[in-house]
Amino acid sequence: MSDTPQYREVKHLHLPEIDREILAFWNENQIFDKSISTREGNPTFVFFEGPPSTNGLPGIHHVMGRTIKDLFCRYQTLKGKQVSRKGGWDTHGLPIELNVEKSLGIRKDDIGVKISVEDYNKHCRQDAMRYIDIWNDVTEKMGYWVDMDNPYITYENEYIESLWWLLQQFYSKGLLYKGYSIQPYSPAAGTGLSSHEVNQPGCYREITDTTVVAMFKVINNTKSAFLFDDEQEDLRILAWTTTPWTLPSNTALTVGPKINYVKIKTTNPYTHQKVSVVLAESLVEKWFGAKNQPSIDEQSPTFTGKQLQNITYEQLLPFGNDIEPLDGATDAFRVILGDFVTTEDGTGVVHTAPSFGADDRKAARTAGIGTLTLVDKQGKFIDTVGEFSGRYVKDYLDDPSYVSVDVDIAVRLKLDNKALNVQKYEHNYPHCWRTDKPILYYPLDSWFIAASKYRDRMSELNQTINWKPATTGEGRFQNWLENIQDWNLSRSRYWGCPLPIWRTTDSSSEICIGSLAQLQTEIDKANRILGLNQTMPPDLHRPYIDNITLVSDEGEPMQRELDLIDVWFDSGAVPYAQWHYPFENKELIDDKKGFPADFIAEGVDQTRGWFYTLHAISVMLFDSVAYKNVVSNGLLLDEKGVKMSKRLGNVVDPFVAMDKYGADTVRWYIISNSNPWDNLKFSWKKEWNEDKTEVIREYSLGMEEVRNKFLGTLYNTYSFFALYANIDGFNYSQPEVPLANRPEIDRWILSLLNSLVKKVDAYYATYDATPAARLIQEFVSDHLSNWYVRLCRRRFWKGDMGVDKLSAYQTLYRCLEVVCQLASPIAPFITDFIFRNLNNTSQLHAAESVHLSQFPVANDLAIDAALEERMMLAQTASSLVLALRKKADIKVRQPLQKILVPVLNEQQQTQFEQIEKLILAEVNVKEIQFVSDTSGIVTKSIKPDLKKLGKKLGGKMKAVTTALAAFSQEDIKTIEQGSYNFNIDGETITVLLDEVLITSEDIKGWMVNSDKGVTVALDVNITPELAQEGIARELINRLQNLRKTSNFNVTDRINVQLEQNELIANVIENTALHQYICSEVLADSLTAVPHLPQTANTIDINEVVLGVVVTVSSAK
RNA sequence: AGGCUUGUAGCUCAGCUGGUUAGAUCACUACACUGAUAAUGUAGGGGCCGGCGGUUCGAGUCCGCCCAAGCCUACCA
Repeated sequence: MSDTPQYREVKHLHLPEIDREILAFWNENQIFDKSISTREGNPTFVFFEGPPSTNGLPGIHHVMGRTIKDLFCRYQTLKGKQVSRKGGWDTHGLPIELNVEKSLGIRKDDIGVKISVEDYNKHCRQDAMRYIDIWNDVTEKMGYWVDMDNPYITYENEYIESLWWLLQQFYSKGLLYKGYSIQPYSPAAGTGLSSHEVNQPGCYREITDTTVVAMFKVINNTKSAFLFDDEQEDLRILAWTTTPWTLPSNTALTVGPKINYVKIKTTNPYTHQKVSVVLAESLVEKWFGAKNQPSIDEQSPTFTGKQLQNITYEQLLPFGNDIEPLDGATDAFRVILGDFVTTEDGTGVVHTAPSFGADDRKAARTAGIGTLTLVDKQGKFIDTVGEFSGRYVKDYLDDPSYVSVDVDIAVRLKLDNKALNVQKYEHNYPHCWRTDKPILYYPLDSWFIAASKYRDRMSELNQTINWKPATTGEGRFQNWLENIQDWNLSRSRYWGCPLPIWRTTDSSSEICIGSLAQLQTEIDKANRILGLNQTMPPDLHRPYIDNITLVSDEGEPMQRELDLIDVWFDSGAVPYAQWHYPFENKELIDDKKGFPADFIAEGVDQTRGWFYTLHAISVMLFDSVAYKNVVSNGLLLDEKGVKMSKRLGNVVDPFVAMDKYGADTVRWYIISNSNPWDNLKFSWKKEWNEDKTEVIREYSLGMEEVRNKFLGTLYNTYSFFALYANIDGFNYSQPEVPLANRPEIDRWILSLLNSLVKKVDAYYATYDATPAARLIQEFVSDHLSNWYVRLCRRRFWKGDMGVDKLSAYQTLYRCLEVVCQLASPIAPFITDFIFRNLNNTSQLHAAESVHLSQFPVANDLAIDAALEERMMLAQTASSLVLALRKKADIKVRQPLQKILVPVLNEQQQTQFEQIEKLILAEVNVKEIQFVSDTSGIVTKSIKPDLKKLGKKLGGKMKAVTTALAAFSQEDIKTIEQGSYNFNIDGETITVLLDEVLITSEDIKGWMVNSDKGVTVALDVNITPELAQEGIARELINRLQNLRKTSNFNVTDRINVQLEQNELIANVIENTALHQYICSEVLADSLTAVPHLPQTANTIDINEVVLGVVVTVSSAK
């Protein structure tokens, strides 16, 4: 034993324990802080944390998202970048409000009645941070490095102040305006609903409505003349609706410009009057000609929707109301065009009521059509709708005597010869989740950001963003941008960022506040002019902010617009508000030091959420992208591919998973299993007790595989190294053995290692972590552990520290060290554990943690493709021989004399000769013999090289392939001269040697096996000498096992006494074998004795049982 | 309804610009190997590569249509 520090050895690997130890080390030594401070002055890598909401518990999917964020930040740190990561919490939003309402047992309309806004918001503020401790805990345990000590919190005044500043920017650019939009509205509750609320489970329900095909009478003028056969013709356009109550408010009919329409002459089934009607050609059959349907008396040639444009018609249900202007337009009762029109159902003509449909309103706007809003906010007709005045359009009051207004309108239309068809229709319709009543779509005033004005610029800048996967950016996000609508910011709620706009009651004056200082000035001004005594509210939320009255230039009081803003604005403003920009940290944004982000990551469901709001704000206000690279990850599903939900009990608790397998295992499993953007079926089984009330066991086969195959193997490789390096006192203080002086196998694994560094670096750099993880895993498990270490074992424990042994240590050391660096972004714990154990002894790195080291640089000179190919050959050949041994039922421990390898040329032979020793050692054979075809015992086979021949021959391929398959050995000899002429259908085709593939398949009279172009034959004769040697090796194996089970030290020398037996007598009396055995098992003596005590161990060699006593030798 | 993604062995995934008999892991069975191993080797079973059509000498791969699952968006009248 030497005096050098020892590599640490841990008997049984327990990953969660390593986690704890490394976490403690990180904390004590502030490794995270150092990973930033040691990069001071280097180029920065900017990362934004998408804030999670802490009012729910963290799930395993959060671990996934954060692993992705963490690993690329760690990688960039290794590459020398300075990566600061500010944490943050999302604290506003509907889920928090709903949670509070649920726990208090109240409803929205109770706010301000049963509970004050003040108290309500207090509850929200608490709820927002409800699980903050658990979140901090999961963040630490999973090894996610993000600054949790100074997070941004969206409810703080400073954050809100930044939001106000941004809003003021929009306002002063004329991009923030108040306007109407059609929104889901609940007349029963008297409130608008967010799409979130409408999409709650159970809101869409099957209901039966009265539908009407209404007939709109066409006015005969120059536009429409082509439709009329004569002046008297009664010509009508058909339009279908499921909401007849919107018919009095009709102001237009929308047709598809490319849809074909026809005119049908028929008879109205209700009035029996002759009438001509216009509808889409493909929908004629739906309404006409069949039994119980109106007849088709005559059908016109088709005309397109475009031709119908601007034809005017008589108002269907005129009650003398003035057309309300829409963007100033008051035109009405005209056919307009709309791309949204389909021929799926209805008549291919959409009855358009711009006040009650978003599409309607959009189409009407572009066509310059006005609107009619004949229903009020209580859901009843206003007083000027004739017989329908004052009637509720749906039963909003639970009135037992309620009569459907839809039915009455249908009846009226039938009587007036204005309906062609009236029937019941079942369809899905959204309902208010609070009142269970059908919602209606209604124009409500809201504050908007004019995002549509920046549609082109947003698309343009999006093309400079690197999306992972690319299709999300090019497809989903790009499409979204191209159809972007103005952003509705208004929310009529209580807990959120208040809109900083004050208005006079007549809306003649307004002010948008952009800072606390400005608010203070305005408060002072109002106090002075209005004689008030207001002070700055300590909290910018409602209700305090609502109580502030400001004053207009004209001296009129102004009140705040009561709206809150969309929480998505909170998160879209992260780049600026997290730094309290522009009130602090101005240079971060203005000098582009902390903006835009180099990298962000979030779930793909955020495409229209965070990804969009970040983009929109930065493009509109800063004419910049907000992020240069973005990874959008898919969902985590349970084992069966079902979305995880608490209700189904199929959620995986991240704490349980990490406690059981360690954070590295969870992280590695998630990254290596599938690309982040593909949905991941999370391997996790739960076994329940009989009553199904308690989980008795939960486990993950997938994670066990990761642990056993990768992390465990990596650790074992290290532990193998440590065992012998400690014995030999290897501490890397000796000079580096030059590459040229290292044996073939060392140069091989180093070649692979350097190739690996290059590939992994490239994958990380392009945000492709999954292939990087798979390559690292393959290297460790298949190449390093299973081939390099297995073949080199002896080099570590045999002999003195010569060049060969030193080379082995240095090579394995480097492999372990570099692998740890490469894998550390994904598996930060075990890699730091191993790296530090290595480095503590060798002191090769100044860095005290793998995470503070520099990413390894590949040495191109060490990469040798020919060598890598040769080693593949050795592995293949060894496999083939092992398979042959198995077939002949000869154990590997039994030495055999020789293998035969047919070679086609000298080059191939040279290649084999370089790896000869490795193969022989691996398969326990004494010699290798090469046979060339001149010996006449090698059988060859021939195949076409399809890539080359396919292009040349085309249709003649099949014939040539068949001919080649029938080739004799003689034919192959012929083509080996250079070429061969085929006669196919009387045509001569010349195939060159270059265009076929020749392999040696068989050797006459031998057991042969071949694969991947390699063929080997095995001599299976066991001579008495070989048999004896076989027994010697069996004996060695048993003695080694005894050493192990007796817990001897690896270096202990022993004395061996064997029970006398014929089987072994010859072996131990053979001087060479005797010495061989002793040197292998470190025996000072090996003797056969007639009798052994009862307590002796027994061993079994070739079914012979004999006693053995092994004792530690006192002679040292 | 539209956009996007996915569909290969019982499971989880590879399969590069079309090329010969479609691979790996896990799980199962048997036998080996082990002086690091929760490792590994050999052998075995297991596949209408979601379906149909097309292009081609040749399709898991390219094209079209369809089916299924998922996500996002949508008042489809």
